[in-house]
Parts: sequence; structure tokens; C-alpha cells
Amino acid sequence: MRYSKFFLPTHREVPSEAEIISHQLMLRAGLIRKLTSGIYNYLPAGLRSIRKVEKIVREEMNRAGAIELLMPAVQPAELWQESGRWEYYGRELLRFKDRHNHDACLGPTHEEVITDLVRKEIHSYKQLPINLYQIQTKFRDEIRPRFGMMRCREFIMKDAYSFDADEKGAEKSYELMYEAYNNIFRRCGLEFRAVEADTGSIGGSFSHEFMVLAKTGEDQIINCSKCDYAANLEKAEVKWEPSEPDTSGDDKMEPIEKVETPNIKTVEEVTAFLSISPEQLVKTLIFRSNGDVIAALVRGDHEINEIKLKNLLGTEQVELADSELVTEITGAPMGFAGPSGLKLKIVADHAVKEMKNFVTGGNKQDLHLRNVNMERDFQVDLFGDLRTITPSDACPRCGNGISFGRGIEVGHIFKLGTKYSETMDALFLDQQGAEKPIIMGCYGIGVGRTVAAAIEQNHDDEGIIFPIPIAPFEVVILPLQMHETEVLEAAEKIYEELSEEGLDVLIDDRDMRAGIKFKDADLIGTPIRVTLGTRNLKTGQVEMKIRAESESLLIPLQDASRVIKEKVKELYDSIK
RNA sequence: CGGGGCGUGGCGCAGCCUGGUAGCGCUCCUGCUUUGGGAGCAGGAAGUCGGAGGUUCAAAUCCUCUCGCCCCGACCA
Repeated sequence: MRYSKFFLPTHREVPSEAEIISHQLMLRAGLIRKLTSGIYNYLPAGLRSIRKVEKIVREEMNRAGAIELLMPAVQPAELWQESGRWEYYGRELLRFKDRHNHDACLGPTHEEVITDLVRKEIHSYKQLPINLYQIQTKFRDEIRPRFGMMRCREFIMKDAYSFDADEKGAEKSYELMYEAYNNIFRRCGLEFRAVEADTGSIGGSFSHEFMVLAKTGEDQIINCSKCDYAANLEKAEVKWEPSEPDTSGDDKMEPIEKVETPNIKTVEEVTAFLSISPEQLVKTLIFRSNGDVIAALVRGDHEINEIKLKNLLGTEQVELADSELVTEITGAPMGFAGPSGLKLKIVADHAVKEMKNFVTGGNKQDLHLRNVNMERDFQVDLFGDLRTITPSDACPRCGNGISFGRGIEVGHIFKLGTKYSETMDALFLDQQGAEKPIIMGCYGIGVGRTVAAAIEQNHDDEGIIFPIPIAPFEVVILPLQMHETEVLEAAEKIYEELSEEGLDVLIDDRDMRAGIKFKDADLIGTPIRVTLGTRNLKTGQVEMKIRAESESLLIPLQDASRVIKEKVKELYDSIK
């Protein structure tokens, strides 16, 4: 490609709308332009990068036995009503009416459409297993789009759906996708990690997220220092074992004691006021859960995990109560809630089970209680893992230490089970002639987000440092003196030779000063830069520089194409 | 939806408090000089100051409403 004939508008200045580095660089390097909030144009260079990710995705999906198809963006409301998600998906689902006043939506995902297709066409175990995928534009009307390509409303997604006759087959399909995803992100040149995750609104029983490791990631992830356990913070299990029964006799229940705590509300304030440690206090949190109100108890030094709470309760939604509701339920302003005397369902974290003679709120303004004990002073309806893991916790699998990090979710795979096939009657006849629901899995990759994550992970002060497999161009050639025929001809020759080899080459044939060409080449992040100038051509040499390295080297002009080609191969090999 | 911030040539911003000729840097165009890390000089183009209403002799500036965008939170792949 000739820069002069291409459409690659770069900016020197950082657009004020962009906060994170990948967003800034994608705008500056001319990869994307915003149309409106959360909706972007992919400019030609950005599209090239997108297409390269798609190509890797296709190759690995096909290799795993999946089959590509393409489903519509526009979907009828009936299917969503049938699955129940017309209500449940909420305002993120962009709805509209067509001219006949029929409700429709723009697909944020395609479980309904694919399940409908499969139930109509697949009726026998002989047609299973099958895994169908597409690369298609999705629309999710995000409450708050942000960070450029990271959280858009309209975005390109690869989504795959597997259909199996039995649980064992479904597990196999899941593992195939797990492997394929590892291959895809490795081949994109990314540093990533598969972590256990919550299933969210897609539903299902089990899932992994593929996280590109980056400081600016929206998700917190934890991983074990010894074994291969890794999980999203919101999912990470807390290791809990009942401790040995205390036989020392120190566990005697003391009489309950009221303490005046004027305007002392937070855990910090209460523990300081009473000279106790947070481990001696139980936090009582009031939640709204599908119309019910419940109380959740965690130890003072622990944080409630709403997702775990939601899963323990088996409800679709939990919401921390507002001050009005707290006052109504406990009879006291926020900060003085306690479990004793509450006429509510009470759930508690495992750690609370071990506690004796602890402090809670007194359900009265400016009152706390000392020496509160379970059973005697209140009953817990349900115990469970309710708290967020902390750095001092042990790995839930092997018991060794864990570490915290941040990641960008670029892929997510789910074991769906029969959630959709049962509600939508996607059934098949097994070998015995018995009718059964098909067992499903679904598997997504954010294509644009993968490009953004790659930039987030690979950049410096000058701009992007693209991993070569997803770079818009593999090689950029800079003829510095456009009026020197010697320079121009040498550059053209290398350009033609490399292009004929099938490499993606950009030649910066603009009549611009050298500095501008260097700056743009660095900004765009092309892995290999070849500079031709009168200075080095005098001695028959051209300069080759790897974007990711600081040193450049001189190579003889006559060997240039061969050496560059070898370097391209070397860069690819370093990734595989 | 709650909190905060911002809308002024393509981009980045000043001007607003205290109303009175719409400015700066970059970009863009022309010419000359320059030419290995975002050149210099000279000339030039480009803005209904987000929109609507109001106050006023006079509004980018003050008031009211409204639309859009960004950030934090809630929420969510």
C-alpha cells in the first residue's frame, strides 16, 4: 500500500475525549473515528487489524471443527419473549418496532436465533455434535460506553454455539473451545490468562473468561502462585474449612450488652470506639432481591460479594437497600443494622459461623450490641461463600498464596447446559428414541476489543507496538528524500519485492519531511521499519529497525528484501 | 439513573467571573527557503461560539430550558 493513496489520517495531539492509552492511540494512529457515543468507524488501517484477528479466529475455529454461518442483526421480539430475556435483558437490549408495529431488537447476542435455527433443523443424535459460529456486528445499548473500543455499543464479535447429545460431549466441546481460544490469543501475540468466571446474564453453569493482562483492565483477577487456579475476583472462591472445636473453654457466651455509640456508624468508627478489631464485628447489609428484602452478614474486615450473594440466593438480581428501606426495616438509620430482632431471611458468610461474642448494630439509632451470639440471639437461615477474596486468603484449590492482577476480558466461554434448549424446545431423539433437550455451550470473542487490548499491552511513548500477526502492516518503508531518484528507486524495488512475496507493506511515498514519516511510522506501530536515505545509500546500505527494539541495524541494499523477509518470519516464529 | 466536568474553525485550547470588533497553537492551501526524528518566513482559507427561548441598545459572556460528549458510581460481555 502506498501511503499517498491510502486513508490513514494521524493526529499529533491527544483527543480530549480519550482517557486510556489504547483509545488515544487508536484515534491518533488513524485506526478508528468516533461517530457517536460508543459507536465507531473502523478506518482502513484499523480494519486491517480487525481482519487479521478475524482470520486467526476463523482458522482456529475451523481447526476445532466449528462451522461458520451468519445470522441476522435484526431479531423478532417473539424469540426473546420465548426465552424470557425480553424482560430480563433489560435496557441494554436495543428495541424498536417495524412498520407493521412488530417488536424487534438488534441482537446483542444470538442464543435465541441459533437455538431457533437448530430446533428447526436438528432432530437426531446423528446430527450432533455441531458447533456453529459467526463473526458479526452486535449491538448492546450500554448504560455507559467507555474507553473507546473497550466498551462500545456496536462491536464486532465472534460468537459460537455448540450442541451436544450428552454431558460428556458438551464437556468435550467446551474443552475444544478452551484450546481454540488459547491458540487464538497466543497467535495474536497477547499475554493472557484464562480465569474462572461468573456466567452473568448469558446464564449457564460454568464459564471461563480470557483476560489480556493489563494494568488498565476493568476486571480484577486473582491467580495462584503454585497451581493453575485463576479466577475473576467476582467469582474467586474463598477457601473455608470448619476449624477444630474449641475445647479450651474460652468460647463461653457472655451476656449481651448494649453500648451507646453516638453517631458511630462505619466499621472503622465502631472498632476504634470500642477498641476491638474488625474481626470481632459482624456487618449487616440489607438487600433487595426480586421484591424480597434480606439481610446478609459478613465479618467486619470482609467485603460482601454481590454476585456470590445473588448466586447463593438463586435470584436474578440483588440490590443494596437505600437508606429509606434500611430505616423502615431496622428502625434505625444506616450504620446501626444488626441481625437480632430482624424479621428477615438472614444469610451469612462461612466466616461468621466461627465467631463468638461479636459486635453488631443494635437496630436503633446510636446503639450497638456487644457479645452477640448466633443461635441464642438470632438465627441464620443460610450459610455460604459470600465475601470477596482478599490477598491474605489462600488458593481455594491448593492452599498456597494468591496474587492479584488486572485484565481485559477479550473472550468468554460458557457451558450453557439446557437453559435455552429447554425453554425453547430444542429437542432431539437419542439412540433409544427418547426425546431430550440438546446440551449447549456458547463462546464469544470481542474482536475490536482484542485489538484494543493488544495496544493496551503493547505501546510506548511514541505509539503502538503491534504484535506482527495483527499489525495493519508488517513492514513500513520510508524513502526519506522523495526527490532523489536513487532513494525512490531503491525503496520502490524493496516495496515491490516484498509485496510480491505476499507481505503487507506500507511505503510512505508522501513528499514529507523525514521527521513526520518517522513519527507516523512509530505511532502506527508497524513491527519492521525500513529507512532509505542518501546518507546510508552512499555506502549501499539501508536501515532496518524493529519497532519493539531500540537499536537499528544497517543491511546491504542488495540483501534488503531477503533480510527483511527473514525478519518477518522470525517475528512470527517468536510468537508461535 | 445519581455525582462531577465539558461543548468556541478539522484537532488542542483561551476568552465567560466584570456583556461592547471572536482569539492562540497545531492542521489545511499558495509561494520561497529547507530536507535523517512532527522545519522557517510570507501570504491565505476555515467558526450560525451545541440548540431554543429570554434579559439588554448590545450576549460566546447573564438567566431558563434543551441536546450532545467525557469521567466517577450504580449496572453490565
